[in-house]
Amino acid sequence: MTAPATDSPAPIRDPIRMEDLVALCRRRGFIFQSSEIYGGINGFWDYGPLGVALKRNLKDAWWKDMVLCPPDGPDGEPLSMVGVDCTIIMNSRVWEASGHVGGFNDPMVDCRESKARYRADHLAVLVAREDDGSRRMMAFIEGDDAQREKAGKVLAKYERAEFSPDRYMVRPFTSLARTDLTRVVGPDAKEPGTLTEPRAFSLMFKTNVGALEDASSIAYLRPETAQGIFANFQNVLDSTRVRVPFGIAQIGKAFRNEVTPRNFTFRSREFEQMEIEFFIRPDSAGEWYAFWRELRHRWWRSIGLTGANLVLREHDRDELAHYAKEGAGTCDIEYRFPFTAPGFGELEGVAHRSDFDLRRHAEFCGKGEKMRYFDQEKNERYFPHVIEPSAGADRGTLALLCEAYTPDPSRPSGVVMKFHPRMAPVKAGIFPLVNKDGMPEVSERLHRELRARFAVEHDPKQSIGKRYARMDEAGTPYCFTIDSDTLTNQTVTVRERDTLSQERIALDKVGAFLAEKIGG
RNA sequence: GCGGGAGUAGCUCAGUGGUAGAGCGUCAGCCUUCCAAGCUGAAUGUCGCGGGUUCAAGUCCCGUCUCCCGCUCCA
Repeated sequence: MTAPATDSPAPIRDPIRMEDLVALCRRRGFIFQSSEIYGGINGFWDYGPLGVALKRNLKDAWWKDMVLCPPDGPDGEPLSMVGVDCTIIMNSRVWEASGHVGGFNDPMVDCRESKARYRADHLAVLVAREDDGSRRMMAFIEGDDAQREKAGKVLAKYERAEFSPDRYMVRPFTSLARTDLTRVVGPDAKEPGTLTEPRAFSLMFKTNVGALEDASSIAYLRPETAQGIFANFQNVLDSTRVRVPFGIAQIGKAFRNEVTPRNFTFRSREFEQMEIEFFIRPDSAGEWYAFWRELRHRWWRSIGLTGANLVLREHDRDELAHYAKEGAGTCDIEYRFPFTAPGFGELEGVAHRSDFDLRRHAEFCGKGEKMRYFDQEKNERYFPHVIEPSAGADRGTLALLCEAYTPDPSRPSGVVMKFHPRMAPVKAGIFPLVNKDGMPEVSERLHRELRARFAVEHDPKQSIGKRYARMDEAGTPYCFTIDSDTLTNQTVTVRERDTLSQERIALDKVGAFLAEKIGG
């Protein structure tokens, strides 16, 4: 990480208007709607020339800071990290092992009151035989006799009658009409009408491998990159010299058929993740969880999210995922997006996933206990636990855009994108003050020299003010301008984006100046 | 998924059932010695898409897609 993280809280400014940011992103080529000429497609976005540069800077910084050159771990040793790049389509068994197929392919019913979720085909209701369409119904989980009995008692009490089985009948929940839902009391609820209709939660994109479309050819686009890492755990152990504790990192696309894509790129159906599975001894989960939590929080600050818009939020126990119920904890690193303000939206989750995934794969692939890791030092076998920092590359890019967007009525452009120099898509603009008198020749030469090391743009046309304004909207931190003095004393002016200040530096020191300011 | 709003040039928008418009931006030329200056010119439109009504639809009606806002949802 090049820039030190600061802890000084910045004041919370008024949220920017999202439509203004979206308009700028389109106008300047950061982000376009996918398939726009055909009317678009909901939940898919393309990155334009500036956007791809910004996102690539984010991913490159992550890879460099987490994989190539991470800081020392809590034990004082250099972190052991390696990378992989796995396929998007994997053997379907992977998703059975991970729990993505099965639990979420069947129609599910949610309870608004208790927040519980039930498989619709596992629910039944108790209702009076002489139901006239207005009697209360009690839902219970089929096969759970205790709950069924309790439902009967509650119902009888409600109707101020003695419970007798022949006065009531059991109907499958799935046989109920939509209009009946308002009088159904959920298994864990007190009030009627809190259950939703059965809904299919098949949030994975389905496809077929091979030309034949039959049941055996069904495959899924991965909903997370993590499983590719788990599935290759043994391969990495066997082919490298890493030993616990170590991490495997991956950047790649993932796909979720979101119910409601919203808020620009925030909830896209195709998105890119930057994930680490860090494998540890089970008894060290606490310290590694704390380590990653702090490291990841610090990292986001180091690339420009320095203000009060970035927070670290520990999850409550009841919102934990199925794989993290017991463990050191789960937290989100969240950003106050304009569309979530005053609330926050998730940028990254850091979770203690326990040994859930490795165990499940060991079980499903049939190798079982043989897949346990052998710890030479301790002379014992175990399934390593996992701390997973899982960040959204698109959400991160969006946060950088939101953070950078700074309206400034005093400038010609009206807005300036104040990217951290390391993230800026274009590091410097190179201009001849006027496009004649030997200036363009000098600026072209400088451009040729710098472009080998930095993302720079040469722009000789139109008025100088117009060119500065364009660079403000692109978020370019520096502009170097060749004027008539350059021809006599070999100096150029440096125009600084955020302060609008100008100073003269030697023409042959421009590369060193940039290297010092932005690294590289 | 529900309710509300919007969609006309790259952007912001005007457009009364009767020839498709403006400003800005973009591009070219001239001019211009530091912040979208000026002058001249140019390019850019399936009026979101599909039906319908009409002699005639950007305009009225129906459907649909996309975006925005509020709920709902988010393994």
